[in-house]
Amino acid sequence: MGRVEREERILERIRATPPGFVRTYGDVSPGAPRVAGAVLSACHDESLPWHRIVRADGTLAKGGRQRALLDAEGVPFRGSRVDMRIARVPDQP
DNA sequence: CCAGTGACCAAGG
DNA sequence: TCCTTGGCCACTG
Repeated sequence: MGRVEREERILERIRATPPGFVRTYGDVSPGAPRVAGAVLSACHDESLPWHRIVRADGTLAKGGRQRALLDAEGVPFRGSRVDMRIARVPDQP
């Protein structure tokens, strides 16, 4: 698989994350979570819901800006981190 | 080929 | 809960 195809697969999963929910870097890029971060940091597409991608423990990589967007969608928090038990999109149906 | 780097992860203390 | 550690993997120089 080429670089672009892997990126597309990652972007596709991000796009498939519904408002009010989140997925982890590991969810969108199994086995290589850091790549998801690299892709996001490189991609400037406004339509991409980058804020719905959070760390496995529910903490945010982008701070207050990301927090505000998630709050606006009604994503549940426990203190400063997303309540993953409720907000995480199940990958295994 | 090797070393450094990241919007990471899981396990331990 | 907060830190540290060791481990990932792709990419870059």
